[in-house]
Amino acid sequence: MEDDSLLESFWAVTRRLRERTRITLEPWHVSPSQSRALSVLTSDGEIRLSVLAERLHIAPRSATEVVDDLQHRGLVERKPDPTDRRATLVALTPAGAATAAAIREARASEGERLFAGLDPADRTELARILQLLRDAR
Amino acid sequence: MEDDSLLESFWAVTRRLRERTRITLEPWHVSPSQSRALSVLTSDGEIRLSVLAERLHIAPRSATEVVDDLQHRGLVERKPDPTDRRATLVALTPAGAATAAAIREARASEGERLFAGLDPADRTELARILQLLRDAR
DNA sequence: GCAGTAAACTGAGGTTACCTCAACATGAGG
DNA sequence: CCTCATGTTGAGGTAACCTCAGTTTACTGC
Repeated sequence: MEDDSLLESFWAVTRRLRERTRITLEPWHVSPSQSRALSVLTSDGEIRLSVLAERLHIAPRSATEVVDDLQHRGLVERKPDPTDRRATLVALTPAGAATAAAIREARASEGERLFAGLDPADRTELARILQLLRDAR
Repeated sequence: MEDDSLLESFWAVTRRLRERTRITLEPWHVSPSQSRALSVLTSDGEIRLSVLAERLHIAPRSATEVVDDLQHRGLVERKPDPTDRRATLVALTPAGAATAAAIREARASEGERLFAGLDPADRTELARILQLLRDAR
């Protein structure tokens, strides 16, 4: 029953975090998937649509839609892959890069706010334990 | 940047937990919402559809659908509210109660498995810190 | 004791974010 | 150069939500 409440507590905190994320992303009118796409493109640069799909854990066909939307709003652009004319590369536009940076910053300070209630020792503890859970087989 | 990785670690663990939940619920062919409905009905007993909607944080119209589905599968039943003939009460059937109990048990042991990698001291620490985050203003 | 307003549920139909399947263009190996 | 595989997308589907309006029933003030 201790584990049970651990599970419940975990979900409760997750719920709060998700709610905050929703609010954080609101000003940009960007869905969570789109936000993750921007973040993948920030770290990976120009990538194929199929690779983006893989990184987002969605079907290639669905990545097409995410990119359609972002492209329509000028945040990404499609370009032909010079090495394979079947493929299209997706890349951030300057506006997309700026948006991605802004979102990244907003999310960081959102995390900051939630975790600010913890003193440094607790934060370190939490980070250590989460790392264990994350890496557990 | 420590907070940043805290946030990321948190999401990573959440992802694992959600994946496990999905797998845990699979044998019953029950969606997360339906599972939550069963759990609310277990703890609250007979309640009005509108109350159920509130507890699930969905619109009353959507609760109708969740209940339709569960009823169709014999897990809940509708009965008239004797105190207000506009309202319908929703209650678990015996089969629904049994399913709810089975799911509850499966989820508990699912949590058990993930958190089993932690030693008791870490579990206590984690529970304490999550409690802080949960109650933070 | 009745008119007017409000509340509980549900039918109709919309939206979002996914999915699969098949078509089409291109690439790669025998 | 033929066959088979691969990358993207059109067409159409689904699950889980939503809003809006309609029906039935309850409450309130006169």
